Amino acid sequence: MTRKVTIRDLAEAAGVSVTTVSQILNGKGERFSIDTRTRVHQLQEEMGYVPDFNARNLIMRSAQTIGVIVPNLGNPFFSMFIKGVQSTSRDRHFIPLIFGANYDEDLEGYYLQELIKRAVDGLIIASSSITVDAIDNILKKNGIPYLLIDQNGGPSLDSVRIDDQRGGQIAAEYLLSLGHRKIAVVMPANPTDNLVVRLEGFKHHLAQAGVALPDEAYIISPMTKLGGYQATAAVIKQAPTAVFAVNDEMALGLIRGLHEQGVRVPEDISVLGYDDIDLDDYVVPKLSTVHQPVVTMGEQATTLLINRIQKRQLAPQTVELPVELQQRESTAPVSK
Amino acid sequence: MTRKVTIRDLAEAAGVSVTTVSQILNGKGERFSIDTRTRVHQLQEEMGYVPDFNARNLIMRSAQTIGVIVPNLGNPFFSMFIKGVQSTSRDRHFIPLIFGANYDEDLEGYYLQELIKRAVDGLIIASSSITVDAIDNILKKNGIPYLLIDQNGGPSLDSVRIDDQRGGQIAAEYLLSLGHRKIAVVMPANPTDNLVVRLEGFKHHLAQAGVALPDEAYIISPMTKLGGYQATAAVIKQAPTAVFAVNDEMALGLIRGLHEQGVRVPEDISVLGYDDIDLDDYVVPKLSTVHQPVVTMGEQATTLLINRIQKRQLAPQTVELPVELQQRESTAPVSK
DNA sequence: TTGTAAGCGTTATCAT
DNA sequence: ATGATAACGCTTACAA
Repeated sequence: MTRKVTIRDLAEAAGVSVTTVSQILNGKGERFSIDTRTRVHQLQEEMGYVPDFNARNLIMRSAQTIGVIVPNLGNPFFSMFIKGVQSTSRDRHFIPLIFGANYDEDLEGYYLQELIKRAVDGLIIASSSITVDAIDNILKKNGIPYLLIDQNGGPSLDSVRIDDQRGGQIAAEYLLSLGHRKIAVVMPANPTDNLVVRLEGFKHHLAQAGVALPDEAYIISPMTKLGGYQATAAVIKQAPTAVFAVNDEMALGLIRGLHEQGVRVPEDISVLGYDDIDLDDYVVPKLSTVHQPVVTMGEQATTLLINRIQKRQLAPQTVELPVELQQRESTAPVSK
Repeated sequence: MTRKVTIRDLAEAAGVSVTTVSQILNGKGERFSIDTRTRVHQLQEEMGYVPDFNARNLIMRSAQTIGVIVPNLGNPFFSMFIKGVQSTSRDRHFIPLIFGANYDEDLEGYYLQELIKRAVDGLIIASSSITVDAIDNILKKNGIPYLLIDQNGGPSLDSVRIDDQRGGQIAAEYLLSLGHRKIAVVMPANPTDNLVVRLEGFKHHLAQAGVALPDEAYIISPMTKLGGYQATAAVIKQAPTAVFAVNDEMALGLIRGLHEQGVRVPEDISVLGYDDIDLDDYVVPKLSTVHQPVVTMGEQATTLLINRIQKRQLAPQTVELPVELQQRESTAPVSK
């Protein structure tokens, strides 16, 4: 491997100054003769010149990079989110640095620090446990634009808003319409803001129909397949005719658990999820759920963030995204 | 947001030179008085000084960064792989830049270029379609260390080796032991190297037992859940008593397809997967499969790569990782 | 139409 | 025990 070719080498070879090369290669070369322009471009190809990233960033004070922290890359919900982030980043010539924090607060802190050290231009944080403190201290202090997902109440300037209230309502009305009146909820111990409003919406619309949701109806378990599975016994103990799991992963785990206990879904118990991950169509029974447009969420989040990076003065931006019922096989009318 | 504090500000505040500060902060400050040392450290805290990443990299010619390209972040197999990569990267104080290329050759090329532009110190490529050409041209030319996954035959110096031959053998012997003699295989159109040896192993051990695998027994479909699902009709047409899917995702899709057609798994047809993703335990029936230690693969790949980055002269390194049968519910003795 | 030179923030060499 | 000073490779006023 030979030494890397620098802009100076290229300039020398072309018999011009580095300024000339720099300008031309950065699309600001109208003022140079067409002759030198082509010569420079040709030599670039031949010599395989690539601008040194660090040198360039040093002077431009930007690496065209955003940081993304999600709780769990293994959850298809987040891998779809990432998909949206990656495609928009590509369009905007940014690169996302992606980290899965495994629902671990220390890990989140570590990655947050690391991303800031690396001078990312902005951040998307879809992570439960990053404290508003950390955000205020670290991000605001550094003046780094950021955007919070799953934290509607958060303090970030811009936001992509999912109407979780409405999502809860949809879930409630659907279950109600099937005749369910004894309903359980499966949720995590420390729900993020979006979850609490989702659940509020759910509870509220149930109440309107005269259906109560007592404390025992809330079953606490981690938001993973395993968490859902582990909630099985508690669910059975409640003997509901339907259960609303706050995300699909839990719903899937629960369905498996129910199956093992000989409880039929949906004949004995209906199970309704939330998110609409790709898996829903492949399990038996297919999972009914509330659809979130997660790829779009990733795209919009990225768009908003990059807009802000490029124009700090922009008025706060918000985009609202709809949720909708996705009816499949895990829910059915209550049997008398 | 105030201007970023530089090493010069810190030096000034401490009443010393930048050299002093730099040395002390980089752990090379034994020669300075304990007094100045503590003063510098204290001021760093107070002023919140963080070295500028780009400036530092410019002179050190390394960003402590590796690039990782996988075909599909949505496949839990790869998200587990990433998990391994991230944890080892963390231990070694590297940051992985992760991209999912959606099985798209153009995308892979784009990301490869981008990663090289960004001067990553090394690359892990777990991607099917990156041509050996591209690798030779781009990576070798730039002298960037890299490591190929799923391409055992590839030209990379170091490698983490999974004994796919043995994996195929395990699958064959297991199916044979259950009495199966009419067997189909579900595989993609352009199998990576590891897949072809896996399949060779499978075929070979079947043949040893006198069981043939004619051309029609190979059913071609994309390596996704949908791909497996779409293979359903072709599988049924073959009327095998068992099918071996080259990865779990396909197996899952196929099981769903079979279910819809009223074919019972495993009673009518046994389905054996490959990979052992977390989902296997949650579907009905639980998926029998050949386990790959994928988190370890990610960890080892990262270890080898970083070793090489730090010591270019190292002798070629190889680590061998075992596969083993993971028997669950989707396979059963052939029924007469 | 082109070039000179300053400067980005850091580390490293070599004096003192 | 400490500091000048020269890089690193690039962009960009400002001159010519």
